[in-house]
Amino acid sequence: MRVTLSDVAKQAGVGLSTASRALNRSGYVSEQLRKRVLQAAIALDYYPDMLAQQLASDRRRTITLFEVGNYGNVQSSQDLEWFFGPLHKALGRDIAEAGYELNIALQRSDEGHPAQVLARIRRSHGSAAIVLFIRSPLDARLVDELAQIDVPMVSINCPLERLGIPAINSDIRGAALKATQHLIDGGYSRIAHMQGPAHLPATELRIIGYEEAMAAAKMTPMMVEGDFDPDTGYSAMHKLLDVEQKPNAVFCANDSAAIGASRAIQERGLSVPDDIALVGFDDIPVSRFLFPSLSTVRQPQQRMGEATARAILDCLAGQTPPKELLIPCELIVRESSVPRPILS
Amino acid sequence: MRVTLSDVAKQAGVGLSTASRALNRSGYVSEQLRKRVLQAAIALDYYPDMLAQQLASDRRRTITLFEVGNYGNVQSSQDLEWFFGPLHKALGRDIAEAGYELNIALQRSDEGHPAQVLARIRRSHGSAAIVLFIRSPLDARLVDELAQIDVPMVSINCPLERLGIPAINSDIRGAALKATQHLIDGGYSRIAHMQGPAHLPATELRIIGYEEAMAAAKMTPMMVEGDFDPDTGYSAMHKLLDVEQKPNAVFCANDSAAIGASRAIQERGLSVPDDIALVGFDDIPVSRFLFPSLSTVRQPQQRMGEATARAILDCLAGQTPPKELLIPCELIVRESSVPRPILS
DNA sequence: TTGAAAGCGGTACCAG
DNA sequence: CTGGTACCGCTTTCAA
Repeated sequence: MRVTLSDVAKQAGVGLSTASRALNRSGYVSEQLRKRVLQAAIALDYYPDMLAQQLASDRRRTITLFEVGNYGNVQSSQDLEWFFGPLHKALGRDIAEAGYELNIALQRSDEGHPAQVLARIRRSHGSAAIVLFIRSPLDARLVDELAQIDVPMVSINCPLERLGIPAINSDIRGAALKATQHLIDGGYSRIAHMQGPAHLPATELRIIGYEEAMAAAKMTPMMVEGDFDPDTGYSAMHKLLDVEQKPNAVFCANDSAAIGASRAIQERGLSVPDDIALVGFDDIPVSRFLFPSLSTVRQPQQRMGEATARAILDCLAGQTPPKELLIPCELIVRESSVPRPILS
Repeated sequence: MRVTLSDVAKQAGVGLSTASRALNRSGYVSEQLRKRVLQAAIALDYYPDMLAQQLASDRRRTITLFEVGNYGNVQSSQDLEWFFGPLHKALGRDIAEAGYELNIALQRSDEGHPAQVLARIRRSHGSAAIVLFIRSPLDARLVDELAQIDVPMVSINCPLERLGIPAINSDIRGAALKATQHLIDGGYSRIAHMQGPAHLPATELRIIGYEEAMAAAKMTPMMVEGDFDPDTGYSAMHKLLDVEQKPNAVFCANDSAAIGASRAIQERGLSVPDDIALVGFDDIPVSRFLFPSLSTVRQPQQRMGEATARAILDCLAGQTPPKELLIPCELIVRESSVPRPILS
């Protein structure tokens, strides 16, 4: 059977509430009794029931990270875990230091509506605060639900500022601009952009950055629709190669797509970067080891996690965190976007 | 304020227990009252508190998937989410159909001891059953804790059979054998194996399969230690290229490592597969699009998820699932392991 | 300081 | 069929 607190209390020969206080280091308990209780707890291998604890205390001790996206989708999730890892780690660590627990609520965008899940979280006792990481289109229903929520929220990389939710954003637009500019500086004359999945903020921001750079250079934008996976990158690149004025450089929505694109290019007997330069996005672990190695943009996951933790803890402490934090991404130039010297 | 069941009952003008029954479709409630209760619930935007529900019912309704591994590690997690996705999906779906909820407990092997986390899960009200997916060395402490657990357990790809825990395994050994045999059949004379991380069952099984195939062909095994990430694959390959009798084919522990290896080979001015053939493991999404595309082994994640769900539900129904299920992997032959015809 | 008792939000048994 | 009531395991007043 389950060992309960009252078992411990009985064993230690003290009252229930004393046992509770002793274990929680709250309120007054004499050293003597505390020791007895602690020993009893160990002897009985007692472990508190978090459910009961939370239900009784109403002291929400967990912070929910609400992630929606096509988590688990073979097509495009390759970089997902990779992206989340450092963020989870940093966020979880900082939050734990403040005495909270990180609860990760994954929500696949293809099963059920995010708003429903949020509704559930909203009512559940568990959440002191919610971190939103929504990688799907924001519809009215979702926004509606968000407005109902009364615990502090912080959003990561999704445009929720208008709801007054503090935002932690990586500067995707700026990174897209930098990446495109890098291609422009490299002397490429026809630079295309292979877009990410439609209707995603992450996609839009890349497009905007790309367009800004192109406009500033008075160059004509050229785009294909795409996705975050290599399959789509492959076919999108083939489309790009079929047009009359082939691009000689492509800024891809992410590394996976770029890898697909690279294959398409080489299948046509063309070379990266001699015929077509490539820049990806994300710096997934293999990118550095491709041949040619892939130029890309590295997002500051760890700093984002830390910033998120700070913002959430600020909220919880009753302070107002900055409305928006824009954390720069790093452009990583590798072989795929640097013209090779002509060997004589 | 929180809307509770008693608010709903009051609003509907019925007793608390009636309201509970109406909402749960359990026990007898007249259609009339049920409608009233349902309407009241909707009107008040009532949502049940899962904590209280579980605490009161003691009817464990969630199945915990306990995963330990270096989840979140930038170095080697690329394939992790990709691997888990389909498994989660299949498992979650089948379990949901039976009225359970899947609770995913991620446990990084580098933070805290798995046994501690298990101890917590053990006592928590939430778990009707536990699925173990342990990708770290099994030490005494962990085995000890496992033995204490009294809810049904099923293990995925970890050697826990001796504890009497039903196992769902993908046939890694068999796949390694097939992969090596494929290289042997291809006429490669010096076939090496680049190992996975030390002390992991997954690593051992690959080694065993490799050795079996080599022994059957009376060839001399040749191994380097490695890991699951491209960095290590890269340096391990360089080591392999430094020995006198260079291999002309390498079976790598996974695709990421193979990609690192491929880079090392090409940096030496050698070609894949003409000078050295490569076979990976996992079939991560980009593998098909590499140049040359990577031969690899695809694990049956979806079937594993389904089999796991079946086993767990069997346990829960009081039946005894098979002690061990071995699900075959699929060898996928691509360019990296097929000698190209000499063009004349 | 300590412990008895009143919940937290539900579920389930039992008498009506 | 229905509603009162005793818990689930723990926290938290509030007397003692």
